[in-house]
Amino acid sequence: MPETTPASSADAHDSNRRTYTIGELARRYEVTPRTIRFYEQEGLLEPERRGQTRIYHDKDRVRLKLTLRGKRLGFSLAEIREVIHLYDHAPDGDERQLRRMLDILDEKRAALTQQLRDIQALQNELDDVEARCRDSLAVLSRQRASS
Amino acid sequence: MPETTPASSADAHDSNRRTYTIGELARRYEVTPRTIRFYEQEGLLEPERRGQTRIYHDKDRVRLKLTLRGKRLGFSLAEIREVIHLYDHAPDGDERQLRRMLDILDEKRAALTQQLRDIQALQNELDDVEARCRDSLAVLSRQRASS
DNA sequence: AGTCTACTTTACGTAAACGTAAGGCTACTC
DNA sequence: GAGTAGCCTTACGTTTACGTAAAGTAGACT
Repeated sequence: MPETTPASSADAHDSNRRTYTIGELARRYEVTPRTIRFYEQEGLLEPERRGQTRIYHDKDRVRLKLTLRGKRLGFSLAEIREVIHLYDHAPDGDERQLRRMLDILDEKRAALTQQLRDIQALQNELDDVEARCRDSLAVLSRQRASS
Repeated sequence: MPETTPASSADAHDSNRRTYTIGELARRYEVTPRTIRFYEQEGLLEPERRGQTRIYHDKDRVRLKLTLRGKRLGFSLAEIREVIHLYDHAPDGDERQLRRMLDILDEKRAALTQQLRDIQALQNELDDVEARCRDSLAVLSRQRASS
């Protein structure tokens, strides 16, 4: 179950050698075309052009997916762009750049680790509320039984 | 290490029966006073008033901590407020309300679960980039050795 | 030829989450 | 008693991430 969208197991199949219109991608990932164009404007996507219309390849689709994932985690588009560019132009040449990138990676990883802790903490609090709810419900049910 | 801030293990000690000024809280959690006042305006905090100045108790501090945690996870202040109010006025009376709250809890939990999946996916991608970086570095180092 | 339908650009509008400046009160402290 | 520090309110400004409307184009159907 790699996907959030209804597309289910289609991912493996239509990877590679397919193209998409903006509308197809929009429906698939439940965003508007406007959003997709905006991401392009922000340097997150670079679709091909056939005349005036945009043609999206799987590379673009994956980028979009990555972008939406980042958004769900509360990253800004600027941060997501940074990661995407990390991913795409891993600098094969310069050693200083490579080491700097490893630093950035560490930083991002730290952020994710913090998020994991945050999620755990919130889950505990939800557990707490739920327990109190169920207690209250149990009390109500007992009251009904003894009436 | 329950805390993000430098306060380290102070939490257990100064819980209960202490009060804070807005500046103290701001420094402690690395936000501005303006932010704290804004959260109050949005119904996330309800500090005591001594004359004109705000007095924060541990209850408020915990709420602030919860709020910032939610923010790090990309929740909106409106969503966070919802959770906080869940936490505070767990409706002890109405059964319908209780069941509705359990539904909301399920929903929030689902969101957190999705976040966990997102984080895993991103971590994998970071691993990927890192591996390629290290490969490149290794190549460079071999080139140097053979020169 | 006309009419959908889906794409395009341009551009102004908007909600959320604060930043920032202006002006004022209160309580030390030199 | 003049300053300085820390709090306050009011209010306008700003950034991010789009929404939404207007007007135009390009292909497919009838």
